[in-house]
Amino acid sequence: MEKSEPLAFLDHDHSQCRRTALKCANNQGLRLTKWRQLVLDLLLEDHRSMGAYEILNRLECNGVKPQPPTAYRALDFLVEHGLAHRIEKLNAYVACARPDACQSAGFIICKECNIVAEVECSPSNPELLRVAANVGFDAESTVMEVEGICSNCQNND
Amino acid sequence: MEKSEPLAFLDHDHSQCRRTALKCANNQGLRLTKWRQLVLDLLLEDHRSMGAYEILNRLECNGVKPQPPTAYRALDFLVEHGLAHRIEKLNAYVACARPDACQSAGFIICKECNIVAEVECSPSNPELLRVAANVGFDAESTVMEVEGICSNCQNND
DNA sequence: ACAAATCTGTTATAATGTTACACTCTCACT
DNA sequence: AGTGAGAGTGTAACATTATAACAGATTTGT
Repeated sequence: MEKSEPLAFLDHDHSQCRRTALKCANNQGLRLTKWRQLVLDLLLEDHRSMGAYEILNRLECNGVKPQPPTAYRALDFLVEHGLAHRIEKLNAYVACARPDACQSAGFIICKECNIVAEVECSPSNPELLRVAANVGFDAESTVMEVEGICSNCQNND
Repeated sequence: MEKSEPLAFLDHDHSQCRRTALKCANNQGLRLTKWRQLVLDLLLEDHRSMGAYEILNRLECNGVKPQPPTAYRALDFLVEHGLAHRIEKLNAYVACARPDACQSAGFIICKECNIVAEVECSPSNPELLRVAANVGFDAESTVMEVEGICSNCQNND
């Protein structure tokens, strides 16, 4: 498994992705409460992105369907602790593909199948950061997203 | 005026920005209808980003307050023709700062003052694009946004 | 065992964005 | 000038995404 392979678009052993992520979550001393665990499980099913309400509709615990804040709280927690990422372009979420090695991530988004591949790469565009630094801008977070059609969906037309 | 100066964060003659943008809009043979013109005027007031509903609330023509689709239609048109950009991180819009020379833009977003500086730079992060190309991904659009605090707002704390 | 901090349940509401359809206007062509 | 196609507008309703506020329950550290 190479550093910057967009696994999501390649054949791979996805159960391995899940295991790594879950192990990582458990080793960080985080409080993985009921809802957080359930949301993480949903996101880890595959590399598709899910909207908060799609998650909400699939959340259910002992027959109880939670309200929006429940999903958003769990998502905020997972994002904050690096177990998930928010995809701004889609207003949606994906499980972090490399929680063990996630420094700075860019995303490759297929708008046909909703699969999102995460790529470890240098933070932002170098020119952009340089220009920002030049005017004394204090950069806190970066969005790097590329949207298009994955190889698989190109062939399905 | 240098190619990649983040004018928005520098002292500059903003009326020049407006003139360039308006001239550019008029020279492209576009149909700049009433609402499109009004929305463009609002966005060109400065380099702050504006949400669709903020725009909507300030739109008004002969005492008529339009409905949401009016704002979104005008914004879609302006974005499609390169006169404005959507900022994904904010769900908001800015006037294009260089409609005469806008190939591929990144954005530097101050979360204090909402000023958004546009920087002409190579499309996306090179590593990200390379990885995408490697798996036959057909990239159509790119989001490059850096959020933080501008120099001016750092000093105002 | 207790207090503080964190998490949850719940109601309500805000903010953002879209669909659908009827009507009007503009432009190119005869 | 008339006219038909395409583009733009007005309007109502609705869909989606996200947050505020507050009370109650649970966990944690001491």
